[in-house]
Amino acid sequence: MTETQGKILDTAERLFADQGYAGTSLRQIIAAAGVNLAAIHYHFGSKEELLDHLVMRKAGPVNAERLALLDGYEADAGAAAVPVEKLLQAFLEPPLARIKGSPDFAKLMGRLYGEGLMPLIVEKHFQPMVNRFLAAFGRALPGLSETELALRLQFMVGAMSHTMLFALQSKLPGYRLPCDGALLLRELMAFVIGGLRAPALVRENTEESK
Amino acid sequence: MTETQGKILDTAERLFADQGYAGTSLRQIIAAAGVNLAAIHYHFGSKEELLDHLVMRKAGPVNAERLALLDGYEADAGAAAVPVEKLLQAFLEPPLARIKGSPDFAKLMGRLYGEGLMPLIVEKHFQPMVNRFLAAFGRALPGLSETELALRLQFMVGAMSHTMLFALQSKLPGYRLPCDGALLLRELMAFVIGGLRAPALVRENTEESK
DNA sequence: CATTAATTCAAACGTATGATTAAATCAATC
DNA sequence: GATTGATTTAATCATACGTTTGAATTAATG
Repeated sequence: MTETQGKILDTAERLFADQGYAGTSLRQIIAAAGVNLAAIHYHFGSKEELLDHLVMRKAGPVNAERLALLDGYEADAGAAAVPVEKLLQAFLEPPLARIKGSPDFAKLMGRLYGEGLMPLIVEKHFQPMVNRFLAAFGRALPGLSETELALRLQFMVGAMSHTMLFALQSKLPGYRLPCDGALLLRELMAFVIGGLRAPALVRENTEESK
Repeated sequence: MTETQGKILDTAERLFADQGYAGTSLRQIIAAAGVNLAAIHYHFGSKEELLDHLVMRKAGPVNAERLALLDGYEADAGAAAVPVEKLLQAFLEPPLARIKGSPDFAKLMGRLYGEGLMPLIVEKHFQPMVNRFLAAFGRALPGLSETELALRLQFMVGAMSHTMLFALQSKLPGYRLPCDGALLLRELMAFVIGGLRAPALVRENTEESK
């Protein structure tokens, strides 16, 4: 990792987070980073590959941390299902913790959801982690049908990504959220637990219903 | 509203929803709409003003509907606070109902949040509606501090916008959500009610605490 | 020190962007 | 049916885009 590579990655992270991927040009990046335009292609190949490097540099550790926590909780639980609280802790804490130290990265993750780039990235790099959590949440919430579970986890991801996008930047009166990352995590977890634990609305038919 | 204006608005809505605002060029729009490039500037002035027209054409009625429902519920409640369920119904039902008839518009709304353009639009056009609901939610949930309420409403908006973005387009295995709009609304409301009703985590100090 | 590889540089590639112009076409009114 | 205003058209503006090139520079190796 040369100094140039680092400057490019850090600057691109900040600008992508602030302006989005499509809304940020390579020339903006090299101007802010103080490097030559060709350096991006020399070190990373293309704008798209730059984004890939960017995401994986920090999302990789986030996902590894998630899976390590999940491993630990599943070992603790033995044959029983891991409780929802622990699953949420394992899934939400690693990314939320980045808000403090790497606010730009946190914002970028939120932004990528909104730009529709996240599904591609998830497909490329996150799929095993996603599948593990899907199965674990299914076991923890046996009262929910597959559809209902997928929906509610979608709501959770929405609350999380939106929060990562706006937690530190929201300029809107009434939307300013003056609170530290720890409180943010606890609030988000309380909210999502309440939502996931809400009574099922449809009769479950994942098993045979005579 | 000429035919050309309508074709431009409809096409731009679809392309902005699919590719984002920054990711869509005016030439893509005029090619798909079968109109001349200058027509956009003649009728709307600029790309940004086109987006404004686009949003207001359909978001205007959505917000009017929200406020009408809120008016009705507040009249019913008299001096008492409107219950959270009714507030959520008033806030979530009008946009969610658009998923069926105007899926592109629903997706666009979700997209604008992710592109960070929503705060600007809200500031310009939605502020009175937002303020009314903020006050009403505050009355309905007196146990939450101002910060906690703002946070949880942020979670709600995140769950809503993310759902509008991905409800109909998600291609990811495990994320496909085969359900109709009515179920979607009921599920989202159940989830959000559960989240908003979760016990407060911080001692409220909005009033004097001796 | 000479050689070689890795990196940086300025310049240009071709294409695309949002915006503008003035002429051409259309629609309505007198 | 000529005139006026509204709309559409093709062409072009200046600028910006992601990418590529080949020479200049630096760093490392023998």
